[in-house]
Amino acid sequence: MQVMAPNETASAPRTARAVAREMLTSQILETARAHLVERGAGELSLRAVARELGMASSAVYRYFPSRDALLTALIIDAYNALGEAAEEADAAVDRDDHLGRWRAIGHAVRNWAIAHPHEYALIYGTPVPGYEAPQDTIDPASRVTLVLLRLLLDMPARPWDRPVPIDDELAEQVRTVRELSGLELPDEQILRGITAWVLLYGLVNFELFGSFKNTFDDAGPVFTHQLDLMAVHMGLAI
Amino acid sequence: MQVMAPNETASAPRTARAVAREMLTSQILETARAHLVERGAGELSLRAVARELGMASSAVYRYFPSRDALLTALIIDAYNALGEAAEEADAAVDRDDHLGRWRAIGHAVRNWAIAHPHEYALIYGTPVPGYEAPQDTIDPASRVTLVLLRLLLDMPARPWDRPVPIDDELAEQVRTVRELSGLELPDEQILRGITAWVLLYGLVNFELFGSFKNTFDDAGPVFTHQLDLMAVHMGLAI
DNA sequence: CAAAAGTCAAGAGCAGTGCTCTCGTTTTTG
DNA sequence: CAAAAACGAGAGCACTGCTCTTGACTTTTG
Repeated sequence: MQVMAPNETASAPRTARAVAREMLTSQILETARAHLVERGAGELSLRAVARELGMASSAVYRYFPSRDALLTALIIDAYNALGEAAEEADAAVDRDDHLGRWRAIGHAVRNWAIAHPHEYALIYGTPVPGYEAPQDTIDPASRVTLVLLRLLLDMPARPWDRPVPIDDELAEQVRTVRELSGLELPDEQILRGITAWVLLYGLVNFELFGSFKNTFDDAGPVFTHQLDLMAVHMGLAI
Repeated sequence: MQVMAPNETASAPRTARAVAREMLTSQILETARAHLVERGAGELSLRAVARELGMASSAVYRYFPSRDALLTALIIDAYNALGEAAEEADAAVDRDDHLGRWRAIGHAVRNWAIAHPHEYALIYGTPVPGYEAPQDTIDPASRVTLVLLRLLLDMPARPWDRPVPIDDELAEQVRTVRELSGLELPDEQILRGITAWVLLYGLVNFELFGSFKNTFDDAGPVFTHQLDLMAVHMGLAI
């Protein structure tokens, strides 16, 4: 896929075999992604991928130890693609236009999900049967969340008219969020940001997984409206 | 399961074979549900169910034409069970205690989902591969939604301080919701109810599907808090 | 530079899946 | 009571993930 400069680093031997391995690995990943895109995660078959590449199914196991390993690679890619979409949408708007940034991020997430439904389902749908998310996935998974938290940090903090009490255990968990993100945000703002975050994915889930059928078949208008309701909820002026 | 009075209706012949058929059908369903509960929808195997019942796998096809048909039956059951849980929780609270009703419904949905994660995933997670929800599922699917809409109807309508505009297409869709439910609710209230509805399931999804990992591992406190935020959002006093 | 070590693709095979078809048997119906 | 319908079982097809062995190739080492 990408051209490698010769002798870039001494640490990479770059033997003929290593080059071939890297190439085949990405070819397998590419083919698997294509299958995922058109048929979904449940239908992704190692044998079918191998068949399309003209190799024996057993050979694929030299590159990915199991079907789950292949899925994990695709999951990481999906998180990164979605995260990148959100980051780019945010970056394209004036830093001070907080409402515009929130709308841009929200629509970027929705549009990406609509364009890549199976990949979205892979990361935000039902977890695959005995699959346990490995550590490699948590960093890419938090990219979108971080975009939202940074937006929250840029927003002016508001005194909320009807304060909802925060008990000790919740305060402790919110503190964890603050520390993990490294952003100094008041509890109330984090919790209202979580409302917006959860609602955003809730809307996309409902639209993609069919809960809006027969009522909001085109979920665009209600999505836009709910995004604005959340903007108010977070203290932004419409 | 239920005892049938003799000669209850003339329309049901009640031949020995019909009785046996009904019994085996519910036995298959019961066994399938047990498998679903402990292993999840993706692992549900017709052959395994047949094996446990001591019958040939091909015989099961006399009762359910396909694996999807079996799943559909389980889906309907799940919708009804969740709907019933929500209805009972709502009914147990004073009609005028709107905040209490909302909290009760929310926690009922969450508790049911936690107690039946695989069944919840079956109805609110990624749809199974080429599965198209048949008409039979839409009625049971709307039970929880109806509980919420009825609560909304009992709540006093509020003038919202920061009105968010509603465009024509959205107004049209909201009108559809009003007509389908038969409840005379103002647009603003329906739309804020939808926020609460979507957030409720968004929270449960995040908790069950792993998005709260490493931050809100016990999602109870944040769930309760978000429920109250939504109560304020809908115009209820905390 | 040749031998040892490591790597790889392929094939066969295992245990499992959904589903179809046929073949006797049993039950219901006309 | 005979024809028709319903039924259970078994074999079989095409598919799955995955393992193990075999033989060929490449890289490293002595």
